[in-house]
Amino acid sequence: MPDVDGRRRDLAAMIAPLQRALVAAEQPVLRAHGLSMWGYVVLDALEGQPVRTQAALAEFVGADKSRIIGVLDELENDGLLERPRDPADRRARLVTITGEGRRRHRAVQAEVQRGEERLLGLLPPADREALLRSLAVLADELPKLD
Amino acid sequence: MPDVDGRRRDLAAMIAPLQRALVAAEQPVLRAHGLSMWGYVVLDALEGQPVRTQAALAEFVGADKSRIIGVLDELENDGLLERPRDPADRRARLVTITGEGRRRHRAVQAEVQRGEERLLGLLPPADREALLRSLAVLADELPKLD
DNA sequence: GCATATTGTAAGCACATGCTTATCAATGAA
DNA sequence: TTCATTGATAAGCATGTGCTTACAATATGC
Repeated sequence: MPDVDGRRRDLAAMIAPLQRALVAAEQPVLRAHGLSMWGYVVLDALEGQPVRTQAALAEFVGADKSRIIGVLDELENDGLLERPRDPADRRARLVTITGEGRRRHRAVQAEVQRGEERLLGLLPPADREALLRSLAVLADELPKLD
Repeated sequence: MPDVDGRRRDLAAMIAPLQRALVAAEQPVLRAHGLSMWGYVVLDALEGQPVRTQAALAEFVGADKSRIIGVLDELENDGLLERPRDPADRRARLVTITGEGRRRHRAVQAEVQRGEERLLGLLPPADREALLRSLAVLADELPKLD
């Protein structure tokens, strides 16, 4: 139901502090596993859809294509991904997560989500599931707007 | 329910793009009303709790106390808030929103929320309410953790 | 009265970000 | 072949942010 006076808080006003807290909680986990925030985001994207061109990958994770290169360099250096030339179009590089990358990503994700449970545990189970479901819908539908 | 394979996406991974989209959508509205993002956040905070010291206000909105001063200067210049000295402790300033500030804030908020409806409209009503309720709970409980 | 702490303010540093431009190799169309 | 386009990369610039230091005015404890 809407608030009694018909007004509610902005979505952004509620999401912003939540986002800050989640990022702050992730930081030590990432550091412990030797990953940067962007590195983790990239691995996360690569586990989903298969391969992509680097520009598309950058746009997908919401980063600038000129700034994602350093991230890929590091991940490649650590053996977490490979990016051979695409034989079909040798300008492009086929960014692929490695087995080690997948392992690292899952380890971090498991630990991150264990942390998030502290928050989600505050909600009644039905609301918790509705929240996760709704966020997934919104995140998926966003690109289709405009 | 959790995903079929027992894993789900990170909260942060779903929230981040949502946050980006919301901020992008707010930008033109704020510009049209002559408010900066931080200015709007400050007015939003002042409409809730009554008065506060500037440092507490800064922490509350998640900004640095040394960086919020310019924001307050601008808002005061535009007549949206006042900050007289606290007679009880003349070091502190009692930051107070003015009537004009309240009007401006509500006008912007109404327009922002009308924009957010485009997103919320994608959800079934029950999920929509559960989402808003859950976010409000999480945002409120955050400070109490740790 | 004096030393210490606190509030608001200013200034600076290191760093991340968004955006732009330039370069090079490879592609594809005229 | 020639030319415009595309993908990856590097470099630069303006801006925003977190954090630190410094300082003046005021409060407070001894």
